[in-house]
Amino acid sequence: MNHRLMKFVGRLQTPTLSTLRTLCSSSSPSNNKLFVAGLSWSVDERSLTDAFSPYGDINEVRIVYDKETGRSRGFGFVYFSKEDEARCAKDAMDGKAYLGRPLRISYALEKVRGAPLVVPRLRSASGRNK
DNA sequence: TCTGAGCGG
Repeated sequence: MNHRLMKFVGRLQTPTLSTLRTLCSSSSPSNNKLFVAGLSWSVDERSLTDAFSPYGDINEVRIVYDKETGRSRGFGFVYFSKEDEARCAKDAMDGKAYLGRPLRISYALEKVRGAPLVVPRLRSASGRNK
């Protein structure tokens, strides 16, 4: 039947499977990697680990710092061992204030080699997006 | 020093 399609697919480069998965998962990539923004500048990995520990097993916590000033950029990443734990932590901590700042938690975008990082827009400027 | 979007070390 569709062996022509399979032949066409076979001609393509196969290492784009992760890219295809990223593209097919339309809005919420639902990984065990959490993107945590809205952090206070005084938050470090230890504080984030202590804040997200009761929601699951954390593999790693990384906070992004500025290369020049060395200050925290106000966002970081939390790696859980299970995506259910990440979902629980996101549902529990998203929107709640931590050290005086409301947290914005989303699922982290997967860094794909050779592909430009496309950031989904959260808020539509003109309100046209529903 | 003050700074507040945002996907990386």
